[in-house]
Parts: sequence; C-alpha cells; structure tokens
Amino acid sequence: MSRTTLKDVAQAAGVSPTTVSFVVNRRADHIPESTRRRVEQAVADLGYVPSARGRALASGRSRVVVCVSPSGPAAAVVEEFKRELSDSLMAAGFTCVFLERPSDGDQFVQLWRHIDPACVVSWDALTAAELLPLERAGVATVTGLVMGGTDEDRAVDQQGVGRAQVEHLADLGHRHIAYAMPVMTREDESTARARLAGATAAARESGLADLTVSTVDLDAVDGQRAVEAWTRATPSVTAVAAYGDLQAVTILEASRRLGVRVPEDLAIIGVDDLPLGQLVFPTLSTVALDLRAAAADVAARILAVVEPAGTTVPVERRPPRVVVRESTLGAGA
Amino acid sequence: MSRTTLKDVAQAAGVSPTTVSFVVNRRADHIPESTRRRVEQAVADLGYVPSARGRALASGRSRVVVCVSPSGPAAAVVEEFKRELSDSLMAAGFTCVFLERPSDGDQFVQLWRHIDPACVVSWDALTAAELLPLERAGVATVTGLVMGGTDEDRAVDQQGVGRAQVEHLADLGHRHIAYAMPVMTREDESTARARLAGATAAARESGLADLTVSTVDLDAVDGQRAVEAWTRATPSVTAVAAYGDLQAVTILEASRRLGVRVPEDLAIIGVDDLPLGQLVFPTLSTVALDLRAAAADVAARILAVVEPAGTTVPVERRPPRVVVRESTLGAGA
DNA sequence: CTGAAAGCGCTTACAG
DNA sequence: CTGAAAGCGCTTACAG
Repeated sequence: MSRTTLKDVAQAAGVSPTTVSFVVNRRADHIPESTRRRVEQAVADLGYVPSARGRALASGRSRVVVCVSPSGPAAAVVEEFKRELSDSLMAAGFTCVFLERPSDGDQFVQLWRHIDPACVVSWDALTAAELLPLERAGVATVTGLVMGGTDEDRAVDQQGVGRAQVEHLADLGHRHIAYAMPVMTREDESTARARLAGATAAARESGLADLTVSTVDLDAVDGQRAVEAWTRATPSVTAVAAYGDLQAVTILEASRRLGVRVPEDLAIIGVDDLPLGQLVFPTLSTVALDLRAAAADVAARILAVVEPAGTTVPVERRPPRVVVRESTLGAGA
Repeated sequence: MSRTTLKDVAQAAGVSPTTVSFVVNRRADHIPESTRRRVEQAVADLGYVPSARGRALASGRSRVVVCVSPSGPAAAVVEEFKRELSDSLMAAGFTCVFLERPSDGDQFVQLWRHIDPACVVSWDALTAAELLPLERAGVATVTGLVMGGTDEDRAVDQQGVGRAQVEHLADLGHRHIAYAMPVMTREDESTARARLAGATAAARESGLADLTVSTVDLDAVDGQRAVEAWTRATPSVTAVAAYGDLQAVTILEASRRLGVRVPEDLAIIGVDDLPLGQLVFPTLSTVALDLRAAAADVAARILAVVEPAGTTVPVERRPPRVVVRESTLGAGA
C-alpha cells in the first residue's frame, strides 16, 4: 500500500484536490465550515501527511534552514545556541537542521544537493568556492556570525569578551596580564584574534603594560611551561585572561602542580562559563556569552533574508557578562 | 534571472533533457563520449545545479538522513559520533543532518514536514506518537541506538561500560564500591540504568559487596555530601565508579576540598574520556567509548534499511576501553 | 464557494 | 544512440 496523497484525501472527502490543499494550508477563509470539516475528517482518517517534496517543488519555496554545525571546544555552550536557533525558526514555520562539516573538505559543496534549503547559516565565513553553488541554486546565506567575517556580521561581540576579561583584572589591580591563546583550528582562529584584539585594546586604555601573549595547548605539560614563564618574568605576570575555560583550567591545574597559588600569585579568568568552572578548585572566574540572545538575533537575520515581507524584530546584542568566582577574587568567607 | 534548469542545459547542449539527465546522473554508459562532453561543457558553462526537489519528487527517493541530535553532557564525545556518521553516510551518497529536539516537545512531530528524509535516526527511543507520522510518510527509522530500546539495538554496549569500571576497580583490590548516578534527564536515564546494571553484575560476579548507589548532582556541595557518606560508611567505600567524567570530576574536587586523598582513600573512575580528565589533578581514570566505531555501525544499519539492495558490511562492536590514570592508580614516578 | 488545468524540475520506462 | 511523454505530489492563478 502506497503513500496517501492529496488526491486520496480529495476523493475520500468528495471534493477537489484544490479544496483539500486550501484546507490543509490553512488558507481556508473562503471555505465553508462544513466542507472544511469533511476535509479535516478525511485527513485524519487517512493519516494524510503532505509531501515535502511536492510542496517544495510546487511552491518554489523551501522551509528549511541549514546551519553548518559550529565546532570548537565549548560544545556545551554551542548546544544552547542551536536549541534557541531551532526554536526561533520553528516559531516562524521553518525547520532548522545542522550539518557537520565533512572531514574531507572538498565534499562540502556537495551537501546541498540533497537538502535544498532556503538559507545556509554558518558561524564562520564560507569560502568563495563554497558560496558559489549556493548562490547558483538561489540559496540565501548568513555567514561569519561568530567567527570570520567582519565585526559587524558577528552575533557575538568577541572583542568585548577580551575587553571584559582585561577590565575585570585591571579593576582588581593587576598591571601585568598575560593572554592565553589556544592552539588554533580553522574554527576559532578569527575568534581568538578578535578576543585578543579586544583584550589588547582594553589593556592599552587602562594604561596597563602590554599583554604577554602565550599559546597554551590543552595538556598539563604545556600549561606548566606557560605558568613558569609568567611567574619567572620580571616583572612577573599576576593575572591571565584565557581564550576559553579549557585553557583556563589547564593553567589552573598547572599552577596547582607548580605550587603557584590562585588567585594570590596568579589570577585566572576564562570564557564560556562551562559547568566545569564550578567544579574545579578554586572555582573559575569566566565570561559568559549570551548565546541565546545571539541565536535569536541570528534567527531574525535569517528570516529577514528568506522572508523579506516578514516583520523583523531587531534584537539588541547583549554585552558579555563577567562571572566572578574564586580564581580571580579568592575563596569567600 | 531565474535558476538554471535541466531544460536550459539541454538547449545549450543541443540535446534533450533526457540525455542531460543521464549524463548528470552518471548513467551515461550508452552515451557517446562526444555528446557527454558537450553536455558537461554546458553544465559547467551555465553553472547548473540540479534541483533536489525535482529530483526527489521524480525519483521517489530521498537522499537525506535526519539524526535527532544526541544531547547529554558529553558533548565533546558526541561530536565524534556525528562526524563519523556524516562521513560514512556521505560516502554512500547520503547527506546526514542533525535536528535539535525542540524545547516544546509537542512540535517535534511537525519537523518532518519540511525535511522529507529517507530515514530518521535517534539515540533514544522515539515515542509511538512520534513514530506514527514517520511511518505514514514512509520514512524508515533507526532508533534506540544508545539509550532506550533493547540492549541489542544499542550501538554502544552500555552495560559493558559499567562492567569495565567495576572490573578495573576490583582488579585493584577494592571490595566496597559505590556507583555515582547522574541526576536523570530523559536522555540519559536508560543509559544510566544500563551502566548501573553492568556494574552491579560485575560486582556480583567478582564476589564484591553490593554496590552503594548514590546520585551525584554536578555541584560542589552535592559532591561533598556524597563523598562524606562514602567515607563515613562502615566498612567505608574505597572506590567509586561514576556515570560520567563530569560526575567523576565533581567527586574528585569534592574529595580534595574534604581532604580525602585520591586514589589512596578513594579511587575514582569516570566514563567518556573527556579532555578535562587529563587536566585535573590527579588525572582521571575513565572508560573510553569508541563512538567512531559505533557511528560506523549505525551508518551500516541505516544503509541496510534505506538501500536494502546495498551490500552491508557488518561492523563488530568494539568493547569499551579502560583508560588508567592517576585517580585509580596513583601518581606515577 | 469550488474545481479543471497548468506547471514546479526532474526521472524513467518506452518507442524509435 | 536519442527523445517525446507521462508522471512524481503539490500550489495557485483563473474561470466558473
């Protein structure tokens, strides 16, 4: 037994396919109550589910948004973004779906062949080669949201993140601050640069010494190397702003192993507000990004592109928020 | 200027749409080299990208697999699964896409309307209400892979995980072992139960005392409560198998705050092998799941369902692997 | 208020 | 070797 179609429903309800289509699509203003009910009954009886393919082909519009899955270490934070983006788009009648960037980068461009989205969204900027087939297929794009792209494209104020870290440390009286950069992947390179730029600017504006910039890999040995360098320097670094919470925890644990007290000898602040930050000792100060707000912002931008008619509610970008814990302030009580 | 279609290409190449279709779909065995080249030239010149809609409608088959995004704390581990699943399916000519379960659960069933997948995949078991519309739309399903479902459905041997933990601890001489359950969400309830069941069975088989089962929330206070209870018990618990690395780290940090030495007073082993485990002090013993293998297994199962003709290479399920670090063995050297 | 008809872009027997 | 034609399941002017 094959799939139930519009025609089947029409036959069962004793009306034309046209009428069924109107009822199913809630464009039934001009259909009398009685007819509508007959149709709805038939739909229910037959368990009719409209074909997305037929609909997409006939209407010429897609109701799917593809988001290239943001990667990077802060997966827990990203989850929140995805959820909010999905919910916002769903409320507008779109389905949002996430795509992993294939390990074989060349195949990336092939992926749209099957999906047929109204819009492709990406945290980082897509290359021209990646963009071209999309353009040709008439797919809208919203890219460079968080990484890459211009600073205005970004839904998250990355510079503000670095700035917030340094300002917090400066407020606590630190004059010699280090910035811990991550080992870069394509994904977070531009993010790291933007955060560092913000941190650097804040240091200058606060009249601090130039930042000591170090790269910290996520392992104990590398952490210890960095901490030793900072504490040995003259004058010594007394605080470090880390690219993310994972770098911060690496530094925090390295300090413990080296007998460097946190925050007395070295204050540490991360970014992301991972749950982890509340588990370690001392607990980790950090900067929380409001990715829910960012996602709502992005959703609004997407809808503006795919539904130019729709009323777009502008979303203001909320500034990053410093979460103060023991690693900068010391144990309370 | 509107989108380039098959017809445009046919016109440009001076052949029929039929011929173009054959060439584009690599079914061109019987098309002479010269014609094929003319067509390929036209495709390139016009930048033709076939319409997924038209193709899906005409062929009656979808090349899209939707995977309901696995959630849970171990996001970093899940990433690996997703990547592998995507790659495997891509190699078979399918596009794999991930869907967030909406916060408003009722809307979940609506999501297929726009996507039109060949198969829906889910880590946990879907409810009957969720399954029904899929069935009606002729969409294959592969569910209960990791959570829910029967033990045979599972791509990951969850019982084996708990078993591996307890066997490792028993080998080290521990006789009184606790199991730290997570605060349950829908996602990991059945996983937790399966792991506990495996742990319990292993304890029995090894002739150990019954496991002390405690729930540990991810915060310092709850961790300390649990650690105190274990150390105060008579005879005291000397080792704990935690549901996941996050629970394990919570316990580890709580121990430190209480002055309970790890592993001398309390040995700890987690699950997931999160990067975090190598940063904390002492470093965390854990059980690593081979999610790449699991994903390959799942991909094979999916292909068997959507392409019954295809040759399915059976994938053997690799057993969980214990990663021994300081939290059970003590600091080396 | 309702339906016949054209068309969305493709695939695929089938006939030449 | 190649193409005319039907059809996939729907939407949407348009005419009644």
